[in-house]
Amino acid sequence: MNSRAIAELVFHLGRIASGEGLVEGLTAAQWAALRYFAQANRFSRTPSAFAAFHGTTRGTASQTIKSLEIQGYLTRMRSEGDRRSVQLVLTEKASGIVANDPLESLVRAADSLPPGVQSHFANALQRMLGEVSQERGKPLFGTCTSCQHLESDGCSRAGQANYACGFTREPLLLQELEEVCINFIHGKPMTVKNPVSGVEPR
Amino acid sequence: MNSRAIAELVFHLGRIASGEGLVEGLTAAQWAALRYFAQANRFSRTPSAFAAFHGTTRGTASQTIKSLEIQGYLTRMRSEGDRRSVQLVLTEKASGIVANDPLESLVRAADSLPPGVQSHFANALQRMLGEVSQERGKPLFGTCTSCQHLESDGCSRAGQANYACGFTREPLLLQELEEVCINFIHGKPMTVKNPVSGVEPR
DNA sequence: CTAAACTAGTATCGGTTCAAAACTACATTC
DNA sequence: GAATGTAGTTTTGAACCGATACTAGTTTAG
Repeated sequence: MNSRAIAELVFHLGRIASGEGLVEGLTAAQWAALRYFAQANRFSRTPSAFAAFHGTTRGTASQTIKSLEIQGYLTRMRSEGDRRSVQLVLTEKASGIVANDPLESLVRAADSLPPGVQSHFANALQRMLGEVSQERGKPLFGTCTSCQHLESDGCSRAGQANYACGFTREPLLLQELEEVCINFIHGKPMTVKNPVSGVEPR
Repeated sequence: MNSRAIAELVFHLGRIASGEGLVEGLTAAQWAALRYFAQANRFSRTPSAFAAFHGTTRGTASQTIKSLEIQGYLTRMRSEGDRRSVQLVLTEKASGIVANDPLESLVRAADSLPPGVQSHFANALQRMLGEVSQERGKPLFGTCTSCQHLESDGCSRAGQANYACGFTREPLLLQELEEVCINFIHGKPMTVKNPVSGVEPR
């Protein structure tokens, strides 16, 4: 009986918090897209990846992105490796308005929770998202720091280690490790010790 | 930094969980309306109250309700006291499909949380909803059991007490105490001892 | 008691979201 | 080199959304 109340609260809270009319003239879906492209890594800054993340179709995602482009919030670049693909990047105009994100009221509410509660709260949410994603057959997005594909050359003593993604076979910059990736697979949480073993990308 | 992750998780989780395409041919907003009318009390089963709850306009709410009526999920009855007003009630057809609510996957995920975590989790969500609602100037919905307007005649010994709402000046049935009301005002959490004092409805 | 102000609900408008389907261009596989 | 698969776009029809204008009933003020 209580779990139903929790589910409805999550749904309702997310709705109320994100639906502040039309801040900056952007809709809820458009804000979601900006938020996504602001923290997606270079393997994931594409229309298809956003569609998968947002739980919608590529067609709808394409439309949302187009409107953001027209309004000058996103810039498009053709991908180098794959000439079908497209890379989206936030413009300066977009960076200037992220502070007006309607979701900020929810951020403040989360911030006023007791500090000890916050991490448990985030864990519970993450766990629920994992279960729902699995049940729905949707991919789960996450960062390299807890991804099975993360490999390092072992120089874990000095902060000098070199990292790479075992899936894309691409080297990773330090700053990229905290960005969100569509290829995420849940693995060990940040205890890289003896990696670089043969994980085939396929 | 962590509170932003929490906010985005709440938003994203609510979205993914409620958006399973078109279960039973109903959209996310239509499911939300069914959920609402399934647990709203008799003061709150109106288009306006649903609009306030759902954070939308009366016009949009009217549309959503109309489509549910046409599909045979809601029945309309003119209100007795106020002849402008309308009461919505779920049909048997609607009761038959509530188990297919796409939100059920989130309910299951919430149910698999450690039992000790669930109540803290629900409390945190409730608290955040209260803060966001206040900041947005939206009414907060709740049940009589924690509402300031609840009055009883004091026979708290036997389970025999008679209850009433100090706002509407209407007597309340026991089963109604757990239903959701638009007139909710946060008050003492279930410690009714010396009520029936002069709280003017006005 | 009447006029003004208010409230409940509906209808309509343009823009957006959404799922689905059809389509082009490029990649990969066999 | 043909078949299959993937990235992205466009279009179509239904629904959502905020805004506005409207009707009908209610409450308040003079």
